[in-house]
Amino acid sequence: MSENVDSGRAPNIRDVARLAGVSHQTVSRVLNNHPSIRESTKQRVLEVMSELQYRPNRAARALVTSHSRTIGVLASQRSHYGPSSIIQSIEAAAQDAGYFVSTANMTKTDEDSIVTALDHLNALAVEGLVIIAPQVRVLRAISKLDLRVPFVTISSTDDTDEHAVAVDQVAGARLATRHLIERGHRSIYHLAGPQDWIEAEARMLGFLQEMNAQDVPTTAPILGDWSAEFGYYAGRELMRVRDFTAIFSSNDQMALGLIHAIRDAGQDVPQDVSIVGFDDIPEAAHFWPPLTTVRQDFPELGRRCVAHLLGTMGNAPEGFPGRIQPELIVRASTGPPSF
Amino acid sequence: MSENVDSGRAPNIRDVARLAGVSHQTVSRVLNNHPSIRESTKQRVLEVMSELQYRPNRAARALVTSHSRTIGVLASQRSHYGPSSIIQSIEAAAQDAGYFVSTANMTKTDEDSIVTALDHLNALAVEGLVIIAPQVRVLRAISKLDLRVPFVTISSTDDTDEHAVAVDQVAGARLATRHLIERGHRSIYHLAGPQDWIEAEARMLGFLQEMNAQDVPTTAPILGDWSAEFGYYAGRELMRVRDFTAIFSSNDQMALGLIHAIRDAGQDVPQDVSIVGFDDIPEAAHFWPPLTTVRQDFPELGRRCVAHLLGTMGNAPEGFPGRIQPELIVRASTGPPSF
DNA sequence: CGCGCGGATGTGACCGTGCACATGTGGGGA
DNA sequence: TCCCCACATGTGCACGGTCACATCCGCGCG
Repeated sequence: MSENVDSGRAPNIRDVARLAGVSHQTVSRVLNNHPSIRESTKQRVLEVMSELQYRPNRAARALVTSHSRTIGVLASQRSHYGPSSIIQSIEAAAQDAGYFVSTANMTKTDEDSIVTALDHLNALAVEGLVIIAPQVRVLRAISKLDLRVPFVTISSTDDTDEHAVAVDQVAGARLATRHLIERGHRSIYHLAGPQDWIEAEARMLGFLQEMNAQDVPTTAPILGDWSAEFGYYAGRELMRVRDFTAIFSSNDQMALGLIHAIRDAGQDVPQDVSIVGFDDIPEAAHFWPPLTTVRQDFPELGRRCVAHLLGTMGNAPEGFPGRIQPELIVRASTGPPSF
Repeated sequence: MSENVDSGRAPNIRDVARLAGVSHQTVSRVLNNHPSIRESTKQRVLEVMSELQYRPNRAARALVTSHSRTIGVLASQRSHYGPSSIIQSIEAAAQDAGYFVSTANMTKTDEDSIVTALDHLNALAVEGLVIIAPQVRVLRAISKLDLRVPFVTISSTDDTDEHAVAVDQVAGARLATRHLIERGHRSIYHLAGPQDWIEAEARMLGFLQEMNAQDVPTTAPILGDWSAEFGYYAGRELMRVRDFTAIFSSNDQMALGLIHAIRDAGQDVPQDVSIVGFDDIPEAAHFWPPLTTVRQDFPELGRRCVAHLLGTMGNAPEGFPGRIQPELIVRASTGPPSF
């Protein structure tokens, strides 16, 4: 109806070939800049192409080659700061390498959603896959489905996983916890993320490891949902008991909620309670007080991820990708040493 | 090399047909659930399909039908709260309607990046396009390129734009400004977003309109970059002069930076300065003090957007999509009326 | 009993591109 | 002069679906 296509349908290589007086294969060679094409022929073909506003049909190309120069990203919760930052850096890195990126979001984390999302990417004939799967069960479901393409996961439960590119969450959590212990705190709570999130589990593990290593009695972690809202309500409950001097929150948003609750209870940070977060979201430096937190280098993560994936794809195995070390950013939400 | 495909290649409809003892066309009919297929035949075919783990090849399908059941989203700055929320709700709405979503991100906003991103989507044979183009120049570049597919833009400079689905930014800014004026403020600054962002411009316009309407002398808006960091530095400068009692910030992040700077200067919110933000990010309720701000209904925006687009695509024009009215959320960062 | 009709299924062409192979052409060495 | 080879280009088919059309079969009706 409302199609304003000139000749009823988009031009194809044969149309170009006809007008340029060559065969369709020659046009194809120009497209894939094959070496043995005479310069004059190439120019003529290119001219006709731009004249017709020719655009190669990628469906056809993908059909015949099973190649698409596309990397798929399987993500969930892409509106969170972490995932979206990673996706952004993956896109940048992939673009530099001449690849397209298509993302598929999982609204839920059941196997059906995973399969649907993978189908979506599969249908695009992606050549490689980056799986940003913060939930344990997603990772497990994926390892069951045997993927036909090389893939890389971000974050893993398993240290020996050759597919994993990750930030060392355990080390980050230990940094945060040690910082609190060094400042003299002995009653420290941990506000963790949802139980089935890999990051949440790793941070919890790091917390417990460090507490044990330093012989500080541990408390049971509180399981949250990453939201500031949850941090606030958890903080309200905690302030009723008031048997702690510091809290290590598994992300910055929940830390914000905690601070809110502490102030609502008439106390202050860091005078009465010290708080450490995780992620170093851009806002963390401007919380009141500015938040001590653990920074993850997301851009680096994205870059390594794409590099590792392309390595795997290009039959040039990069070996073990290693882990990125996070960094403790000390700000005012943890006071000066109290001893 | 490392392909662990069972039989060398993925099964196709002919493989399914052979095993089910029918023709490939019958398989195709089952796929598209054509009415005149005997139930027993259908079941047999479906069984073989799941046995072979058959998945239709979308490239092939797109090639022959020129249909892809895919909606493209052209976005920039997708890591920002607004765009990412919108994308998420678009995905949900599209999925409900049986459509896939592919997003293309523009790292820069020059015409080249736009064309590259559009090519990407075009190559996927998208049937419709949602353009989340917060910058004026992007919108302008796009209106020059004549797209071959129906499209919808989010936010526009032009009230009569039939392609636009948008939140009424001007009305939102007026709400915020009026709120400050009603509380007795007469010296109000506006910390705006970057000049070429449509939202920034609209909010600035709303601010100026309301100030004029209420006969309050206006000050020149300060042009920011949306970041908390900028808000902080702008706040530091402003606190040197200290000739105001309220600031309307064009987003919540900059508002956070402002609050930080005000406290650094030894003053407080809302006692000395009232602050209003824009967006109502999930954290805004837990800022200290909780932030008065303007809420945009992103989920609704995404839904309407998809509905309007599908309407356009399905030859069932929906008429003028209208604007979504934002809502003022009053919290503690603006004190009680001072008169 | 023959005819027509509609449901169920099969046959072959086609979408736009890339690949394997064939063909043509010109130049250099024996 | 002839042959061989490298370069430049052309020919036909394959990819995996869908579409238009053909075919087959059983049933109801005149």
